[in-house]
Amino acid sequence: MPHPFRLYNTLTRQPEAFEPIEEGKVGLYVCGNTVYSDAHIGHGRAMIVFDMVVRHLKARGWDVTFVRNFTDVDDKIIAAAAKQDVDPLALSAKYIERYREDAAALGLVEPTVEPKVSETIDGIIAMVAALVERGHAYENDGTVWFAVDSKDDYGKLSGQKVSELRSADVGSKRNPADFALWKAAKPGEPSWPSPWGEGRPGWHIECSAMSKEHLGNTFDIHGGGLDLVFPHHENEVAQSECATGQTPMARYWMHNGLLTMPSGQKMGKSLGNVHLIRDLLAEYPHEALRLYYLQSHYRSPLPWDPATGVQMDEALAMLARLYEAREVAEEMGGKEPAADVVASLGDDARRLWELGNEFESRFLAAMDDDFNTAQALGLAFELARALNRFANHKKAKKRGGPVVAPALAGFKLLGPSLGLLDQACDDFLEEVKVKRLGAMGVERSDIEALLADRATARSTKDWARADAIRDELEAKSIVVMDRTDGVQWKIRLATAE
RNA sequence: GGCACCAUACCCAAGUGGUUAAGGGACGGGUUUGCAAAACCCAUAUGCGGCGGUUCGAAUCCGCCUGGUGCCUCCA
Repeated sequence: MPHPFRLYNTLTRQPEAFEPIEEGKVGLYVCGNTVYSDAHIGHGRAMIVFDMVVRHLKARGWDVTFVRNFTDVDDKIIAAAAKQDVDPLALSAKYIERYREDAAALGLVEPTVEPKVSETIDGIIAMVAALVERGHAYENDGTVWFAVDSKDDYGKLSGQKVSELRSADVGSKRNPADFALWKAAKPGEPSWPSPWGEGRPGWHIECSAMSKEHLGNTFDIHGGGLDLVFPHHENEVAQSECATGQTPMARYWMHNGLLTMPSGQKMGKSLGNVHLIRDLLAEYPHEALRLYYLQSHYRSPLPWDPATGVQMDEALAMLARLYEAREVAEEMGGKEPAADVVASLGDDARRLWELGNEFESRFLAAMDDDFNTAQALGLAFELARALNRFANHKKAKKRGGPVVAPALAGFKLLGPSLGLLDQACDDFLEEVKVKRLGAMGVERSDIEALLADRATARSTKDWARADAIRDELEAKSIVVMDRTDGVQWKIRLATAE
């Protein structure tokens, strides 16, 4: 039996207990990208947030049908293609490919289906025809408009009133708030034959058609960015409910918060402050970006300062802390019964044992309560601290294994639900070195040569020379750690003031 | 003008009616170390933008105010 969970529903503006339409199943539709350029960190948040949702629900035993679409026919694609003098569908195909590369690099779970507008034209035409037939839409010169006045509760998702909307030109529309379901073809644009002549879908209709095709007239959860609530999702609701005659289109609406820029800046290519996912992942492990997103609640605004890069360094340091704590625990041995070890190793052992045993229920409770990843991660750090504290005991390494077993089991939950701690510590640390050194333009062989010199100096207790070399490494942002089990080094990370 | 949302320590950030307000980072002190680093310990918000109100009790509910954000021409 799947475990129950709560989620905030944009439709009702409050948290609710999830009630599936079909027992044990979750149908989830998430608005994917309009593919005319590479995905940036803003898109990344939505990608990671819904990846986390899907992961966690699966981990909790739900049978999830996850639909994430590609909008590959759209005004902006056409405009970008015209500018580059390429075919619009070829352009979108290229960026679908690149989106998939980014998704894989981010470690996203694969959607159950990834429909495209260009492959859903029949469904779209059928839906538009149904809307015309039912009197919710009208045609004018080959363009079909949705009549917002035809739906009494138009605006119920976003709380907008048609009469209060600030609207531009009316054009051939009856009401300024009416929106295009089908657009008459212009020369050079991709188009398909329809009952209203050659044309292409409007912006919102594709999601209505694709969600209906893959999830049915009414489905469980619809997700997307907060900026899509109006008009995109509002219009989807209107189209779907009017076309099928069934209400609601989706029972729960989940919206992720947006990245916020410092002092009212907007992120934009023209401003030169767009961070592409692929550029970031060249310099940082993907889990660092994931941790950065998940350390705050998915609905909260999340600050991003493109100038500093501090947020990624901080996230990376946090991630390393978790990996290293887990590594410490994994290296502990011993085969005594846990109770005996706990009894003989004192309060820190007892505290860790208790925290470890409580962890699963507390972690899952946080996740089940509207996906509170911030709280869940806080628990993981609390566990890491208790673990490190226990590890300070002389006998912990030889005998501590049984005591840390529950904590290790706890860390294992971060993979299935959050997509974190999903690799071996050594692999992770190696990835950090490769990516950070590359980003800083530091040659690894230089570091290794300096480390070798320093080892020689230390072996003869030439401390002055050893410290001089360490200063030299420090200047390259390399931190040296002399440990009992050998010398290690790592990259100095930036920290917030 | 309309709709929606946000404001918790030096920074980031959980907590939405009831024990000492999670967690991460910075700063300071300590244990440890050849010295460091890492790790750990201690200290750090009688306080949750401001003012009222409801309540035995509020960061948490209500009202007003201040400041900020998103959307209302297609942006996750």
